[in-house]
Amino acid sequence: MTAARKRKKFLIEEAGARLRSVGLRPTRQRLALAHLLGADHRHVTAEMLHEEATSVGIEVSLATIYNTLHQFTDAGLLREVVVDAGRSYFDTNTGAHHHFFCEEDGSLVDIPGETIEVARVPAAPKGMAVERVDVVVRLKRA
Amino acid sequence: MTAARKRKKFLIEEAGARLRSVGLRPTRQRLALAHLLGADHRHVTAEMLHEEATSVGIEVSLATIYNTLHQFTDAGLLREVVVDAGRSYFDTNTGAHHHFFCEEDGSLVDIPGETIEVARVPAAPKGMAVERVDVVVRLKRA
DNA sequence: ATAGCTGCAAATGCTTTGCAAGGCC
DNA sequence: GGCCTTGCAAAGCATTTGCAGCTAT
Repeated sequence: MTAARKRKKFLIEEAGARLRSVGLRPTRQRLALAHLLGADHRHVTAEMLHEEATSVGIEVSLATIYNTLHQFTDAGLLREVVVDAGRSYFDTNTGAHHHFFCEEDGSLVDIPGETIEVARVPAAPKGMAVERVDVVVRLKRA
Repeated sequence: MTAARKRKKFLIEEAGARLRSVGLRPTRQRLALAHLLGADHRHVTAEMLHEEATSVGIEVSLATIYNTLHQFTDAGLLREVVVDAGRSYFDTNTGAHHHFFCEEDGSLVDIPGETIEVARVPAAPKGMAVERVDVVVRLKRA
């Protein structure tokens, strides 16, 4: 086995271990999608990820993409970002941070969590707790 | 004409004038919907408004509700709030303010604009301008 | 009269689901 | 082998659109 193959095998096993650790079987599709989502700071819709997978020669059905995105989200590997009624974006950055969103071209850009300061957030209504605070800075062409 | 009828006529004419001033013909449907949305601080979905109209005996098709909500939004009479992929909420409060949102029951509650302070919002990317900053405080059962 | 509205029904777009076949442990 | 996954196609919502008829001015 060459060094390159060893490295690849290691990566796959590592990814497999991560999936296993969140209770998901490391199937071919999930490994492939996890790999595509590997780079940090990515924002994808199901459709985008499907096209990307297809163009790289990975065969995955759109239904599986949706299932996988939600499983990853439930497992804490992804985070869903709601900026547009009608389309769901998933963010590979699960840490605290916010977003620029441009409605014209549907682009989404991260704003590091420490950058924006949100102060004086009122207490949650009785019986409720704050799950998180999302800030979306909506952009238009200047 | 009784005083009550005079008052009603006045209200309708006033509403009509407001619609005309934003370039919309004061039709029966638009007047009725404008009246239902009259109270400030309301959050409605198309479906909710349709049910409400129907239950009060106003006949309006769902398609017209959608058209009207968007026309009112374009005219600046309403504001669309994106908190849930898949459902659009419209807010009768068009001033600067933010929201509590509870995913479990889909409820939306205003947070006055001055309450929350958002500081250090980064400059918009080149060629873009900030249209507005939305803050959504997501709640879960405590 | 005529430009603009409305309603219906059909179409669209995104997402979810049911179920049989296939893959991981 | 048994149970979890996948894929397909069909179903499900929310929303939009085309078009014929209606209405406000």
